[in-house]
Amino acid sequence: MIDIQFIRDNPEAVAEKSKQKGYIVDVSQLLQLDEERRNLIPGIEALRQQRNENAAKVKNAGGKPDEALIKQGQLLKMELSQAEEQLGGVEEQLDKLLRTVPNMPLDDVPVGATEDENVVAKTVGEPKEFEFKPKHEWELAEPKNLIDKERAAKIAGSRFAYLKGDLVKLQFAIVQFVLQTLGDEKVLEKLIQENNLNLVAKPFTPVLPPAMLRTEPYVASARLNAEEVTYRAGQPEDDLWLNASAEHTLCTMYWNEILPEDMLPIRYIGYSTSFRREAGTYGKDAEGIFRMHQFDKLEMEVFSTAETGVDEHLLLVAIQEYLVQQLGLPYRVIQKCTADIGKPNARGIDIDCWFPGQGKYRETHTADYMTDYQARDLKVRVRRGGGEVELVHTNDATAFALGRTLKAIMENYQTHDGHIIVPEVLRPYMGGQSEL
RNA sequence: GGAGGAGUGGCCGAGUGGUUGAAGGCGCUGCUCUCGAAAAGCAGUAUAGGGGCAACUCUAUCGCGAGUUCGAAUCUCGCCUCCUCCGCCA
Repeated sequence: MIDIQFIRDNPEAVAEKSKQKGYIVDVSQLLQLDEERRNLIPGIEALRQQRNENAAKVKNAGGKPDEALIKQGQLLKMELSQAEEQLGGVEEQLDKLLRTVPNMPLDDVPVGATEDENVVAKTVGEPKEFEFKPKHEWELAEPKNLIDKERAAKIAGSRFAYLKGDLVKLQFAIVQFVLQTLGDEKVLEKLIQENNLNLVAKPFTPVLPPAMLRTEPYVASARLNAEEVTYRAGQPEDDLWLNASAEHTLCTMYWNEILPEDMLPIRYIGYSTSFRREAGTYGKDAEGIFRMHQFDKLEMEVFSTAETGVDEHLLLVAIQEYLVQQLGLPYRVIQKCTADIGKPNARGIDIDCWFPGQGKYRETHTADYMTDYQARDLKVRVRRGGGEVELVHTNDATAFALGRTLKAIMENYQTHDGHIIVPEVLRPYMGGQSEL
């Protein structure tokens, strides 16, 4: 949620920047409701004060009840409940409207109306020239019996798969490699220095989070999207959703808490199976394992102070690039435009890896910087040294979405006779195995 | 799933209808004392919202929500969480 004070101070900018992100916000109605609310509050508080004083008088009147005072109290109670009902209505409308306001994009976010206006910030590595027609991952998997979508469809429907054999070992090798890398202060220090960031090299703590969460924290995280993305878990009365990313159970971890400043930055590397409805994507990426209802993902999440929020974001992008480079995958870095960064984001970066089967760069990573937008509703705060309480800044970023990463490795490392070379850095985690 | 018990400030803990936003203790901060420290003493020490240039002031919050009452931490109902016992279970 955005700061109402910011809207009061910058009504035009809020309308304009919301529009840039594709959100039409009725700022004047919002401010009018805000004013109504603030006009109603003093009256209610005065009534409450009278009620409290009246009750005190009844008590001090001694043993026998004073009928006049009790009558007065009953009257005040009625007046108060009417006024509170009115305020409640206004606050409900205001809250609803306030939630339609997206986070404001940072100044360097390109303005654009669709994802076509995203900007390629840089391209790293050259797509490998194959002396044969490179295959898709499903073609490579078939003879080796690494992916079984047909039986998965029989059991769970479309967009599910059984991953098997060496592919599974490869996935867990990636997991080990990432945990090792993000736990290594030397790697972080190097990336911090190379990018001139003003940060400490505190390593990431691995986390296995719950894969489900309740409605209330999910809504507060600004990530619940019941129409297109989020699966309900169990029956409605269970009030549980399947997380669509470990980010959703990580960013909500400190819901309603005030953290001591020395805890920050908190850097987590979470591993979780993620579930997505993929509504409205019928037929899109129907083949292979690129777009699934269920996939495993390593996700970075950082809680920081406001001052270091941007640098933490830049560090996460640097880590993403480092990880992709270590796997030897050609990629490009996309600076997402205002239309594509998402409602709670102030800035968003995608990394697209090269997929030889399609001959295209496709999205494998994303990095989101939410400033205090997400923390405001989640009420995740930090008590600074001087005692002031402030909202934290939140950042999340993909380390590896395993399905897409496996696909990228398979396609980029394929040989003419249909084998797959294991990237050098992963071999130690596969008992030295060099080929699938 | 069944039966019972409990949830109070950073922590422990008192409090079953009336200056209790909350005793007492611990912790923390400042001051006094000291060459310094400890000890001791004094003072302060929640969050959110409204008003005020400010000092300050008002309102709300005792797991969450609703209700009863002139008045609720305290009574009633629903929910959540934790603990104990039984059952089931990786």
